[in-house]
Amino acid sequence: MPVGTQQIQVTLPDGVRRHVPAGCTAREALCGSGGALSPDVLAATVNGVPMDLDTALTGDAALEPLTFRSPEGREVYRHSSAHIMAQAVKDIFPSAQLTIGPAIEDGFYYDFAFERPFTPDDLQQIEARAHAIIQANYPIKRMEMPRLKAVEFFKERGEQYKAEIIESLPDETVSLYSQGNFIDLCRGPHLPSTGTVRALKLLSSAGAYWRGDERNPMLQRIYGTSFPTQAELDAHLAKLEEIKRRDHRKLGKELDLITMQDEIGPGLVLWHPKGALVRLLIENFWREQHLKQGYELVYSPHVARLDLWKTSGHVDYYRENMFVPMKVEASEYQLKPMNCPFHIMIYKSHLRSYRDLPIRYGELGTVYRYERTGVLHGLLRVRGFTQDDAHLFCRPDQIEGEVSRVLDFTFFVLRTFGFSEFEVYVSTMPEKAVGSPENWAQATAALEAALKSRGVAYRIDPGEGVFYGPKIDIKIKDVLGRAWQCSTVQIDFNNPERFELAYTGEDGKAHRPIMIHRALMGSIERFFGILIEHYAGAFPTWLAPVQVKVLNITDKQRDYAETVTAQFTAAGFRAEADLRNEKVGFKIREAEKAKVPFMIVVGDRELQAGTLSVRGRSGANLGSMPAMAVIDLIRADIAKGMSA
RNA sequence: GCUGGCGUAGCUCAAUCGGCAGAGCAGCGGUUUUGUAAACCGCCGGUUGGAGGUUCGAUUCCUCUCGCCAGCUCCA
Repeated sequence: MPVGTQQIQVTLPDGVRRHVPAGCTAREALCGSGGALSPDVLAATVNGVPMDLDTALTGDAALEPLTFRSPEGREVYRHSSAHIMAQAVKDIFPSAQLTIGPAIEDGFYYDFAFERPFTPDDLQQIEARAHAIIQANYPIKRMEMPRLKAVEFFKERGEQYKAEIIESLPDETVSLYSQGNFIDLCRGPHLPSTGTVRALKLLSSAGAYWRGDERNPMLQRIYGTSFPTQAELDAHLAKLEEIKRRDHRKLGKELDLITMQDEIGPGLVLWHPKGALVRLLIENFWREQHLKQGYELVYSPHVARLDLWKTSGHVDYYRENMFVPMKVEASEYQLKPMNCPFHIMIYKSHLRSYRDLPIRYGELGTVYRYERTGVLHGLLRVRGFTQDDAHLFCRPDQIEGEVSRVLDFTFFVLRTFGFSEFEVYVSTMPEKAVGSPENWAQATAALEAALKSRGVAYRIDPGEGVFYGPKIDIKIKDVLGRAWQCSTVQIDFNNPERFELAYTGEDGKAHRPIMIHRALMGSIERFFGILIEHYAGAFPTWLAPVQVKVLNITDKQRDYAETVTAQFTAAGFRAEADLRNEKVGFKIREAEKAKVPFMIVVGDRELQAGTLSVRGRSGANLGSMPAMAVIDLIRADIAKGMSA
């Protein structure tokens, strides 16, 4: 150590403090005096900020190594992977211009300005080239450049987009990263070398607008992913296959639950008997629980005078999502995109006292929204759907209590359907909003207070509230860890104003109630689609359209099979007999494919003994037992499913 | 809405260079009476999404249109 070198102190995550010469790199500081740094370490946070391992430390710092196991480490890994892919693209297609290429959940993408879309063949070639770049193990080096010089630099290289990005940056100095012949503007940090990436695969290509704006030119995006081991990459690809296998559009058709047909129109769902039955079960449960929770259930028409929608503000704020109005006699009528105005009119049909509040109107209300064709997606995004809607009218001091009740109710319902993990967001005041900032702040505070009182962890989504009030959104996580937006609780300052809603207070004067919109499942269609994927079509017994299938082995047990089926039906189960002249293996195959939870095989042995042979879905042979034992077994399974 | 890809029997998919549109499953008829994921034989099944064009001839090439898929944008 040269005499006179200044020493700095680094603190490692385990609390160890180490003195190192100023100017030494994060890598050197991390591995200390002895040996090399573990190859798992991709980068490091310096005082909490992710940095390259080659970053020179200039002062005392808290250091933490970053590996692929941390979100920040994964981001670095995928970000460098994107650069590797970009280098491969530039090698093969020098005229492709670089734009941006971030890490995303589960992978990365890079957008290129290129004269034509990339084909699957291109992707193969690019991937091969990317593998070669990984093999070559180019060191990834950071350098800094004055901003204007960097603009010139990229212009000279024909990278117009990069030049544009740099021009819009606020800093006077920008950082560039290079690997081999490739150089890109980038904030970093990055891996130490291209060989650090072990397993990389390109997945797909698609168009994407420059800066995400549809008025801008279309770029060519390539998606890929990368992992530290081939095994992890394979596991990820297997998960993608699993997602395909569970696709509700495929299962919905295979299980004969729903279809959507050209002749009907895009985004419009036909519920076949089995799908309709599952829906009925969901709706029955919903109604029962709402009545228990003190809701009053209402019905409202599918169309109403356009004037109603003018009063509600939908014509002004929501027109692009509405079907065009239809002319009937002398006035125009509008297919309803929401249920709220109807519930408001029910509220308004009487004078209301403060003693009446809160009033809770619930409706499984079918609404129609005009969605642009490109956004339609199976059951998850449709044009006609049924909201499990409710509107609560309450006094301002009741907001927190009502929201708390709704939260408890929501989690109860979602858990009943097998979801146990949630992401909760509070969306605050957007730029375009009605209501005073004070009202917004107060209502937002009430939402947060309700969440806190329930011990629910949440994140703030700044500026993402609806124009009429702040909201809580709850996303459910399915069995594959995917998050789906379902439940929403929204405060509304706007409609009570617009419709001049009032209640008479203790003081005998008119007061304005607060309105809360809420949906637990969101839309039955979407929720059903999510359920199909969550359960891979194998609904829990309480929701299964057919719960029991009785299979005879030969015609000799035909009567017995019919008696047994009747017995199960009488016990309240959805039971069917398959008496076809087919081998039992074939009948089992069909019942398996239909995901029937319980199969009951009756042959001569059972006929003689007066028992039933029970087979569970997915192959479990549960043995022979008397009918009563089977009934108990299934009842227990139903009870378990509903309390899970 | 935009970019790209794709529409063939109820379903899943073939059809060379523009030359008689085919298979498996399903359905129907028959044989078989069967023990835990597919018995056997036969039959039926098509305006190749729709409209127009090029051509002696179009599933195939071109234009328009409808729909689906991926992504962008938007959202329950």
